Amino acid sequence: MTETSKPVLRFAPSPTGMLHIGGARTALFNWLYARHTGGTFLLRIEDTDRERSTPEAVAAILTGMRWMGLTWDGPEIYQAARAGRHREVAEAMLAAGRAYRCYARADELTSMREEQKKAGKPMRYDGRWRDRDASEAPPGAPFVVRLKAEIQGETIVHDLVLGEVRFANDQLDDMVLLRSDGTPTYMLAVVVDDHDMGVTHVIRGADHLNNAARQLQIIAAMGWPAPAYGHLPLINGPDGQKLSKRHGALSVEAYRDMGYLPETMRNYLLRLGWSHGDDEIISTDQAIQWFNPEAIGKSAARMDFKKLDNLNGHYIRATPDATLAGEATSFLERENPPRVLSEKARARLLMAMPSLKERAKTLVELVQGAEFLFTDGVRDLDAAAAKLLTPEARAGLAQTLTALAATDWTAAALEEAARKHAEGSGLKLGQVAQPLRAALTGKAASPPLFEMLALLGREESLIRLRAYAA
RNA sequence: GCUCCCAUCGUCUAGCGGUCAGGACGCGGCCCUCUCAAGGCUGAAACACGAGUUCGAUUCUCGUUGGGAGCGCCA
Repeated sequence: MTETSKPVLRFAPSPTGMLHIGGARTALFNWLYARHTGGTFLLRIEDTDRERSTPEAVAAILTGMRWMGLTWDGPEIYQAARAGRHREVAEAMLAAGRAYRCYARADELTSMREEQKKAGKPMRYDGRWRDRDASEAPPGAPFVVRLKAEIQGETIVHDLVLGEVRFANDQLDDMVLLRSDGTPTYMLAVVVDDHDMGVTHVIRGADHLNNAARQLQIIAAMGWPAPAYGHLPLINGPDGQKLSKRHGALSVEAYRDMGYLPETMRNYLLRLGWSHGDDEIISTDQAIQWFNPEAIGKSAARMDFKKLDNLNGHYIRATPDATLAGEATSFLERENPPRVLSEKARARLLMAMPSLKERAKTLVELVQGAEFLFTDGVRDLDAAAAKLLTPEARAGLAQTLTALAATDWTAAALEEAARKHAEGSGLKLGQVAQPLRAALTGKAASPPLFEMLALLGREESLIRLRAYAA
């Protein structure tokens, strides 16, 4: 395989908002395909809509891509900067008779569509300027340039995921290529840019399937080679409805802030619509090795947060302690206001990490579960802990304390002492341990008690325990 | 309205004419256990419907129903 015959993929978001979850999946699939084949993955910012495109959105998309670990090759390409080239192509089509000037006013077309709708007819441009001579045009009137599309026959999209999709050409109208202000439309711009960038495979959302046929017409008019298309089924919200703001968690940033790991997102999004037998846990390396567009499913999938949580729990457990501690601290520092851990707190966090990470499904939970390690002193009790520390329990706690105070402050020695004490008092270990846990952590659930006592140290532990012993 | 796409447990999916329809999440039970987890075992849970084709349809064809997308001088 020569360098030039390798696939060229691209992700082409329009910068009108955050990188959302659907876009992230599209980007992921393109990226995987490029990495799988040793091809190129390009990023093109489709900012031809000057009204709605913002630099903030561009920045958000780049940040999101980087967080997801989806690295693109070469500098990102800004579509608006290529308007001159787009116009050039439109002019060439005009000259070749594959496009024509349309002088219909916007309001004229709006009422045309209204009438078509009322009459139950398909809403399409009726070609009113298609065959008129330029001399009929009102002098100096604004015009758009439209494609003189093929009317007979059909346009076939050979789709990597959907198979052969046929569109009768008489169902497609003459789309606008150049607006009356001379700027290119999306339809023209994509085709020209994909061609100029050497894009060989266009993998995008299924909402573009209809556009594929129209773009193929432009490509045919220019006599260019067509890229292969692959249209990904859309992602729906948990209720099966279209994913919208109502469901929250639209942007990848939102997922980051909810404490999900990038590797979780890659695995989850990949499995949403793609499969490799019964495999569920798929590392990014494996994904690159296995990815094939033929295995992409055809039907829309729903977001399932329970499964996301479960996967995230897996990746949290699989992350090395030091790395995870680093993630957790920077997560805290991203909070508003930022929380910065003391040296001591960091050391405790790292030491407790093996126990902590087994209990957390998200970074949020991880940090919450580690709360009692971050600061010194007597704990405030949450509801469940308060319920545990009844007057009887507090009295028992005082007795346990005396038993513990005499031992070495190691997890093993503490546990042995506690067991002995429980046995001597005719209690189960749990009855002794729960009040201890409540006083030590302020919660009814925590990592293993004796480990935590040892980790906190004799002095700090006794301060916390004595506060609730009666 | 017109064009196009889709349809297996609640959810994500495996299946590519003959399977006890498999796995995962979630849910129930049991085990382990100082709590919560993690882990192990285990249970309930699906081929939307109707016609064909075929010796035989979850699988192929058509239709119905139900979802979804598109029909802009937005992308």
